[in-house]
Amino acid sequence: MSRIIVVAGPTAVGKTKYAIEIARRFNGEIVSCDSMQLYKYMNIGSAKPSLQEQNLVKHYLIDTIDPRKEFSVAEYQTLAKNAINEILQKGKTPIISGGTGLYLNSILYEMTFSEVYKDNELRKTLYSDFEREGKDALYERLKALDSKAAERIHPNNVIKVIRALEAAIKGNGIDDFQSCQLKTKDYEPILIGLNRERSQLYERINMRVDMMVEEGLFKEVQEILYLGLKASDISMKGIGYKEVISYLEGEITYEDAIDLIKKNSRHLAKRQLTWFKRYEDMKWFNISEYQSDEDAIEDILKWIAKL
RNA sequence: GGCGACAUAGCCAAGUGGUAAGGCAGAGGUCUGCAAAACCUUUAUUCCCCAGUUCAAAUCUGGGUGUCGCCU
Repeated sequence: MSRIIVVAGPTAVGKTKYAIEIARRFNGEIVSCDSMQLYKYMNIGSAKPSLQEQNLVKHYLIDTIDPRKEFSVAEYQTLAKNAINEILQKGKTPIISGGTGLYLNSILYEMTFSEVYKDNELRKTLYSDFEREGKDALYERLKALDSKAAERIHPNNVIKVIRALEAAIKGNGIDDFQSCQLKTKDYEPILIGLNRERSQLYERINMRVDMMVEEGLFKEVQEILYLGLKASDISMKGIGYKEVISYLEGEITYEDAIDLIKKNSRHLAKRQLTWFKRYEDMKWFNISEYQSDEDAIEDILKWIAKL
């Protein structure tokens, strides 16, 4: 089986730097596992690796998708597996780096996405049904069509109820949760989790947001809007983008926008940690326990080399 | 110095005699085609302090302390 190395962790923990060092040491190339860095033009707000960093090691799945287009996990899965195979064929080690848990699952687990593609028309209809009849009526419909899915989905989670209904109406429903826990046999993953003391992580997040603003985040968003993107586009729901848009539309003040970006980033970090904590095989490194990044990296490299 | 208002969780607060709403922050969690999304759970044995009235006080009374506003 082919060995791949996964570097996961919350936003702003320092994944980029660590992944690059690991790649350099183990003759690797990096496959990004990040739902925002995939998009072109969204550079500052998604905290993409700089061009210098990208020159150190080849990166895949960064600047790959036009943000005006819709995207989904299923597509990510295909792209990521192709990238991994390409790297393996070169005789190099794929390093998966990122913080999007669901995307990572699509690589690590046997996630066979249901045959039912998204159907925007149907979704629109279901959504207007929801607005007219309320969420309970929608949920009752799901119970009737796919009781198993209904058991797993909270009635308030309208987006998921709609997706499950869509899959039930057009096909056999969404796949069972079980297959989500079946590890893939395609690769032999080494899972590395990066973390820091919570307060330190939050400080880093706050500082990074200030830095993004200094680097021109607001200008970047403005320019992306000139490309024809709208607040409703998926890519514009990224943290750092949606808040600036609501500032530009006069809904919140400049200061509030910045504070909101920080807050939403902290929430994201927490959700990411919750997700990654589920990986039993993940080896966690608390960077706060080391004197410096260099010390932590050295320790991680040693740990990998011993395997 | 005088007059007035206010004091409830880390923050914003509702509650004017019947046993402490809600929101934010924080913490924990869920996850199969929007995932940086969407959703769920959780947080005051006590209301600035002391005394009093009452079966019963965050709520009424008196005193103290603090904050803010106005006046001199």
